[in-house]
Amino acid sequence: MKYDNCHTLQPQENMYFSVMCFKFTKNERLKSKKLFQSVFDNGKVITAYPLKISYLPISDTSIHKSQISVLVGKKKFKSAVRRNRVKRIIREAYRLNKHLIFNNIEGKYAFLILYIGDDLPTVETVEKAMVSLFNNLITVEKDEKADS
RNA sequence: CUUGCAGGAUAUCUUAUCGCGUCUCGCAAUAGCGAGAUGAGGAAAGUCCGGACACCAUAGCGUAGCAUAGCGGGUAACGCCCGUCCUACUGACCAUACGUGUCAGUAGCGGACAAGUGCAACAGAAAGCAAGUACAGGUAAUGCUGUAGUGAAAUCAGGUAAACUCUAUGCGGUGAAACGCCAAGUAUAUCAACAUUUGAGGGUAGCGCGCCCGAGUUGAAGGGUUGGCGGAUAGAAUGUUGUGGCAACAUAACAUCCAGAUAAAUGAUAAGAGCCCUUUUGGGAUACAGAAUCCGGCUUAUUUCCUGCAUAUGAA
Repeated sequence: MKYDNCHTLQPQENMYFSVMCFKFTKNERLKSKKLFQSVFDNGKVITAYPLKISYLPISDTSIHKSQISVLVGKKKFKSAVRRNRVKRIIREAYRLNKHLIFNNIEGKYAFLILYIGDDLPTVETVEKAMVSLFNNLITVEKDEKADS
């Protein structure tokens, strides 16, 4: 993993060395309808209320980064303002915590993050859920790689 | 004091850090990076009207359907806006003039019942198809005639069109997922039916006529794609001043450039200022709501303040 263009921060207390990149550009969004559908149909699912993530490794070489898409049901939040708000909170949580994954696992993934709660979330709850989600994901993936 | 309606203003701001879309410049070359600029609303909403624009054939004729409805004006256009008349209601005013007067406000789907059809509570014998009370007159006889009585209206008319209908005017359809182009890819393959100027089939998405295209079309069973660019943001644009007009609005000059995404940017955190409450420490609140081709309206949601009008309740 190279992050030549990102800021290199000083190591935190209990991390050996971490490269933090907080950027979240257009190329990190899941746009291909095909990929979206395949993740939706075949992805592995991990839940940490109020979030649910479904993911697949990307094999396509023309995609250079892990891609993510956030889904918030129109039935849960009728108002477009609230839907936007939830999406933005989730994206922000992903942006600030994605280094947890990419400093621990090799490879590219396509993620779908669904919001399954009923109420407008706070930033803290979403961030907590995101962190636990990522920790679960890392352990699952490491186990699988060890098996193979 | 509360609520409603109408009109006007308003819809917190600053800094720092981490980020996002677009544009420009520079450096790099296809995992880009850096700097600068810029980035949601008064309703962006509902999608209810009217246009621009695009395609459908050139957008025709008849019929159906829909919309509008005093008069005049504004506008690209409208079902919108302005003015005005009428009708109804409310308030104020009063001179040698208390008049169905003048002024102000509010409301009104405000054409036609001189063609046809329908409808009508209560009262009444009767509001049409069947009848008739009292008194008077008249006849061979009879509601045959008059008056009274009921009612807004009584034997022949009236009311009602937010009843059908008629009249006048307007409306072709679809809707940016329109439409134009580029790239990539597959099957120029198989079977069946109909047809090639004696015309299969298709278009004009209410129907008919007319018109036009036309050499392939339809079905079965399969194969491939579902990317990119344009449309697309300088306009019936915004602001200021002047001129014309009662006004809606028009026009001239000057100035300005003000989102352009596409699984869809406009966010997060912290501090401070402002607002509200509190003696202070401090605490609290921040509505409705998110551009999606673009404009003009209407309607609905909603924060705070101001002005006017109306309404009911409470207190004095």
